[in-house]
Amino acid sequence: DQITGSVGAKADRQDAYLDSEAYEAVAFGDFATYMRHKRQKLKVQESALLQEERMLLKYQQRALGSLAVKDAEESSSKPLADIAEIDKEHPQVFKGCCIYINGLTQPPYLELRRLIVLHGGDFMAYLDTKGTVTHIIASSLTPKKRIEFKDYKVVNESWILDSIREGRRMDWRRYRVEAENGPELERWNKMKVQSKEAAKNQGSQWSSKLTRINVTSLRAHKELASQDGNRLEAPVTPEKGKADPFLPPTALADKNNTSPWGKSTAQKKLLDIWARGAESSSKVGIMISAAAQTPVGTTQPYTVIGTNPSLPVAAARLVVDNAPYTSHPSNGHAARLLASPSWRERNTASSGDFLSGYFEKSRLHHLSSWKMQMKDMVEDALRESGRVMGSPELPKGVKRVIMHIDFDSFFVSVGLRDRPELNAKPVVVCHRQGQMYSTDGDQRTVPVQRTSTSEIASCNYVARSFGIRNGMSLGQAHTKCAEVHSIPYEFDAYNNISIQLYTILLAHSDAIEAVSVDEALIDVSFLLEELRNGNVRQEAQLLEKYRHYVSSQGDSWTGERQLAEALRDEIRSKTRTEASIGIGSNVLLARLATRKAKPGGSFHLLDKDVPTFLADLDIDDLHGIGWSAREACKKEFGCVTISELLFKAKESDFRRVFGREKGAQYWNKLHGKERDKLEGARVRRSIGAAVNYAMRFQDQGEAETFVQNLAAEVAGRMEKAKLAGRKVQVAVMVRAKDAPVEAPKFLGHGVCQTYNKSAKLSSSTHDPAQIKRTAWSLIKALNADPRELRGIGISLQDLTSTTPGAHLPLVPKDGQSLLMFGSDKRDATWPVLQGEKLPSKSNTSDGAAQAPKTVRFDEGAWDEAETPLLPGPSLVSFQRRSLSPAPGAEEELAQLEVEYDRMEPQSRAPVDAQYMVPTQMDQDVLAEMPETMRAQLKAAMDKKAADKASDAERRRDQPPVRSDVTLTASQIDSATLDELPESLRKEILRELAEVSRNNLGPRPPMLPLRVATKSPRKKPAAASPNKTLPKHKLVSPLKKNQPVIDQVTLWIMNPDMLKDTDLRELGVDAEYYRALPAHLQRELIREQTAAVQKSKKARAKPASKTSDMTRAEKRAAETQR
DNA sequence: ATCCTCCCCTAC
DNA sequence: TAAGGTAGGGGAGGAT
Ligand SMILES: Nc1ccn([C@H]2C[C@H](O)[C@@H](COP(=O)(O)OP(=O)(O)OP(=O)(O)O)O2)c(=O)n1
Ligand SMILES: [Mg+2]
Repeated sequence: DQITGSVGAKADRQDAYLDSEAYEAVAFGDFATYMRHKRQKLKVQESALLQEERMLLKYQQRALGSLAVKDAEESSSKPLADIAEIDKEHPQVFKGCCIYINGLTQPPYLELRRLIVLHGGDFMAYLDTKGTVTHIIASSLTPKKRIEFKDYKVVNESWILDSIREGRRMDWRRYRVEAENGPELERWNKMKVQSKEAAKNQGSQWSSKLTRINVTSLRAHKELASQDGNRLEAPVTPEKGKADPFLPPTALADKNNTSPWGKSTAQKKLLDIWARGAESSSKVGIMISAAAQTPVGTTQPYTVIGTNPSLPVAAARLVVDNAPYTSHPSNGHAARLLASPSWRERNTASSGDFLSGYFEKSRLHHLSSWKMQMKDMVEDALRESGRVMGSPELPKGVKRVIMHIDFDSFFVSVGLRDRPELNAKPVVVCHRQGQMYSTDGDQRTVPVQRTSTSEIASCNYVARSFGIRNGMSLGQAHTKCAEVHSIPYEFDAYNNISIQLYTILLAHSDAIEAVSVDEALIDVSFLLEELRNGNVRQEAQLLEKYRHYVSSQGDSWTGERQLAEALRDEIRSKTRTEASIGIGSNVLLARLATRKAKPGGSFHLLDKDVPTFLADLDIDDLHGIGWSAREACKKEFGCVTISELLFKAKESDFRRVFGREKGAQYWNKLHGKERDKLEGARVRRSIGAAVNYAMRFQDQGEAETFVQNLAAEVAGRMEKAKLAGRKVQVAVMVRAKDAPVEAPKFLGHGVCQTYNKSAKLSSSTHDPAQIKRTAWSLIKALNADPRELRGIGISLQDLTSTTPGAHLPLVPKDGQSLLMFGSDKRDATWPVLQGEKLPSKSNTSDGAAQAPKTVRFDEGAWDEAETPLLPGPSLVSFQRRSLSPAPGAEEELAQLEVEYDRMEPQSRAPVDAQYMVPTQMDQDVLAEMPETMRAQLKAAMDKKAADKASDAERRRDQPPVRSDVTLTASQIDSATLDELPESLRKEILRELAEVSRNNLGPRPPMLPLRVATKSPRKKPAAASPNKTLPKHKLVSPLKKNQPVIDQVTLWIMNPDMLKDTDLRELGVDAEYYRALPAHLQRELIREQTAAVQKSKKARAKPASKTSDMTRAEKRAAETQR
């Protein structure tokens, strides 16, 4: 019973480890379900690796029985101990079982899977045909499934739970799931199936015993209904009784809809019940989570960045989380290697020259930089030859023809050019090569590949026939085909071939859009027109040999096919690599055609064939629609194929689910409609670098060094691109509390929380030191344990070109070109249906009903639409620049003061509402709070969350924005700041520092506002330095979405950040200051702000940090890849 | 209604 | 052993 209890609790906890989601789950009902799916995705992705880890342990156990460990630094007994530990903790009752889970179960899928693997079983994510699977877990079976599973041992979840509890594998027949006799839902009470006879008889008893219901059975019910032709039978009335197992009526599969409920009503009810289940689960989950969080083996004090950098840290020796049911086992292989200090220092991000080696070998890094490179190449080539970027407008009568060119299994094809002997074999490209074998305990050779977590970048079509896919781990591929060949990367070759491809395409297209290293889009509308009209260009030569070819249907090839095949020939002869070409009237159709063309062909998807072609496709076959959208469709519409979606959903449904614009875009895509023009010139908006791999820092110093190196990397890239940036953003991945210390993927990041923080500098920079200081201060502010960091990225935005003469911002804030003034950029790139009204300002405010910016596509002619022009500086920024000193600023301040003073002190910082008031400042304080305090807040939040109206209430409880005056560094627009009189400006900055320092107090979000009645005008530089307490306070209304940056901290981190005016106000001579070394600059800053600090300290009450859980944790978005 | 910021999602 | 990077589109929700 205890075990069962633990299992249930743990299962719930999995849904709750992102605490904000536990809250959201209550407040937003089915949103919780959505989030659960989202997280499921990441876990599913990790699951294969988890199994590999298990396998790896097995192999090593055997291998170590006869072989000595080579690395002297490793303890040879440790691995065995680890394994023994696992086995002791978790009796291997499922050894030899290969288990597949069908449908919804209780405990849920994830938990069952974990239990199976933990107890020695093999878990199958799919039901293969080779008979590998020995058992299927299901709570109930649809008639269809019953037939499909007739040759398997189908048992209910109790078989797992009981076997674990008893420490032996139970006889499966006692847990058999009889078809249509429904699930034995025994986990609510601990009653067992009394006997086979009883189970059999229940089939005829169900109608009189329909006395209870639960989420699981309802869910199964719903799925069944939706499978069976969009009908939903009436579920039984929920009741609390627990006498008999719930048995779904056999009538479920029946033909007539006798439901008293309409479909949507029924589904809503189901969702309600489901959400209620989620609510109670969440609560339990949080409690369990809090109790189980102590990482086993982490005996060292918690070292936090920003507090005590000098604390010694023991080698990470976490192998298994001992707490029952709280964690996947760590990757023992990685853990052992990491236990060696020298190994860690050589092979992880702690290594001094890690970055260069890493990026050199990272395929994804290359992929990204090649993409940029090809876009640059296209842009340069077109400019040099005087051509315009983007698709041209077409005169009436000329039809748009887009071609999509894509190398077949690119990396493999390149690698096979000089390995013809492998042509007909399953081949993959990945770092792990296959020639190495290790010997197991019985002296048999075991391919190392089998347990490799090395990712497959590309696999050929032979490999694909086994189910191998790009992005899989080699170990996973190996289970699908043991004969798979692995060949190494040839990064230079990929780049060279790509350049050749683009060279060819540039010469034979009206317009070209670089998609990736192996993929491009070309517009050939005019080219084909000219060829047809005999206006020969050089292409004619290529085409000549195809003119008389005949297609397999016996028709002459169309001009499109001729050109495509000509291009393919040209590409093949220049690159010795096979590319396929898809042709269509827009980008989407061209891409779809490519899929059909592959491998080694071309295909023209004609408009008239589109509906048929699309009907059977899965929605995520459409470019731009991925896992998340597919899951949403599953949940919202109960189907994922295009024809079904078109039948079950309306455009308004899509807009409701995906948002106004995306919904419309997706809806168009379902009809095969998309942009039919290639992109014009575009300007880069961000530049950065990130590492989310092999990050295993021992202490803060290593982390800081890494950030320094990464900043230098970013600065180097900016230098190359001749760019400077004003906004620095960091993205930090921190191991999730319940994730294993070592992820299933070797040195991978595992399940993480990601944090994004950004800061705006006073001016653009590409200085590595300044980038580093800013980034590091942002990272430090997270107060994360450096040992838990799993990834760091730095990127810069608000870019300007550093090319002489180009001093204006590259990208205006709104992305709108000055040259486009007067035109509506929203419509510029989209064909507009003739006669259809454009979205107008008088549209209803109803989001779902409102016309999206994406206009609907329809048959017929398009209106001529404008191609967007090059973005330039926005009108807005010009206006802002021309303003000096901002008129009305002082009045505004005065008004603020009045409003603030009118407020009662309590309402300035309502203590009761502390947990609910979402302020930026509070978020950051939260991050700094000790875990215990956070847990208390969490509990408080949960209580509040139970209130249905909590969302609205949260806003009501919050003081009006105007009164909630908080200073943050980033909320004051620096351009505006620049326009103010200097003394005022100084005071703003001083106030910023003050607030940030004092923001631990109960009142700190508020500041007394006292605006000088006689605000100083702009003063000459000789103005006497003001070293006394500021007399004037200037604040701006809180911008809630902006993080609080401690201005003084930022200054101290970035001494170059201070402008001359800042220095003057601090009473420091600018020239003198600039000449100082950084540490003296910092000292000076501290000194000059000390007086202020001191006098205000009395006000600070560190004990009562206020915070807002919801927003803080929302930001800490849990992600996974 | 539109803009702005902080994210999530997607693709290779 | 392995090398899970990166840029852009757009939604949510507050500010203007
Ligand atoms: N998860 C992935 C996907 C792709 N790539 C790299 C290797 C691929 O060869 C190249 C091109 O990607 P494609 O999606 O075009 O896939 P392929 O070219 O390998 O196969 P095909 O285009 O025939 O489907 O990008 C990668 O490293 N990792
Ligand atoms: Mg390809």
